[in-house]
Amino acid sequence: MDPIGFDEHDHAACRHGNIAQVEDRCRAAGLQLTPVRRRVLEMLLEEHRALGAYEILDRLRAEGHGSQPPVAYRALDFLVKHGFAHKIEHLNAFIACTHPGTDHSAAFLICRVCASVAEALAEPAKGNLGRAAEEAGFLIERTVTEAQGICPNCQKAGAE
Amino acid sequence: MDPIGFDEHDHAACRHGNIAQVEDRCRAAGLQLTPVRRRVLEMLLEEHRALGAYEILDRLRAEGHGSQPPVAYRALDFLVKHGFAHKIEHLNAFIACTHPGTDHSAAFLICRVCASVAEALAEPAKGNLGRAAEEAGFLIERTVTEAQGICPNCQKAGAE
DNA sequence: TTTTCCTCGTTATAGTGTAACATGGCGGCT
DNA sequence: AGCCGCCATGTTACACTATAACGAGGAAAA
Repeated sequence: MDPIGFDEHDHAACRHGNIAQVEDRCRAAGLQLTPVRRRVLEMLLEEHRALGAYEILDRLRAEGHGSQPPVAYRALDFLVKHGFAHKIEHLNAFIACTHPGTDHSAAFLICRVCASVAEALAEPAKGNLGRAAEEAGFLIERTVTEAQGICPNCQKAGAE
Repeated sequence: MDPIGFDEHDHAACRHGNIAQVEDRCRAAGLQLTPVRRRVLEMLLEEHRALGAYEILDRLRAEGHGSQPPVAYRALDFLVKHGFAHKIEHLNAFIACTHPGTDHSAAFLICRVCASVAEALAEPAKGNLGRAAEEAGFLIERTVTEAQGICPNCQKAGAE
């Protein structure tokens, strides 16, 4: 619905707006957006691309934070758990949520050439899947959709 | 649409039918369903549950096949590449396709308690996601949907 | 027969993720 | 003030997942 990520846009505003929204949500929910967590979120927001946990970790280390995997994973877990970031399972990588204010099921468009990722709002459990789940008596709690393909920029860039 | 996996059913027939379909497809396409590949497919068919590559590997080893990871991964790659199996990204595990005869986009219902998995046919790229992709100029090649929740059996078994 | 392609097997290593334990800050309680 | 419980950070060590690179053998094409 609003696939940011393949278009030029005011990225500084995009980042700051996102951080502000997350701050609000944290205040409202009594969550601590600590320095490490905040930095990780900022890193994710710096590019509309999924970052691996160890890529995050390298940057944390360079900034004088902890240098061991759990440091990165814990911050990422926090962000994912509260809906401020998403894990792209297909890439084993993480990306900032583009609408952290809302409760939503996520769907992603993943470019297999440049690895950029766009998030679209998806209605959860509609269509065949929802019907199949209902028939089977399966209780859906969370749905993730990942579409792989080629983004407009890479289509222009090269054939194939 | 046809969520096998949570119901009792004639599992022996289910397996043999599947194997037969895969054999046909291989013959038609000039693919080699070698002993290793065939055994791996059979292992996946033995349970309606996703198996990890190393779980597969252990069984191959026990049967006298190669005991190193590439042996399992290559067989799994073959099966996935030709649509005879799917990878469940959320579990880093693999499952036999329940309708190997057809070209399809897959959607899965994954029980977070017992890890059983049911496959449903999903219309690819419909709804919001397809619209978002079209608007953005993104070319979708493959879509995977993974829904997590609780299967009917585990709902009955325990509350929570 | 020789070449080519594919499959299987190996060794070694890279990449991803967690368990378990110690420290230190901060708020509430006595 | 001093104690306590909670939570976040940090550590070491390890488990799990996946791939690169090389070699042997077999079957089909040249």
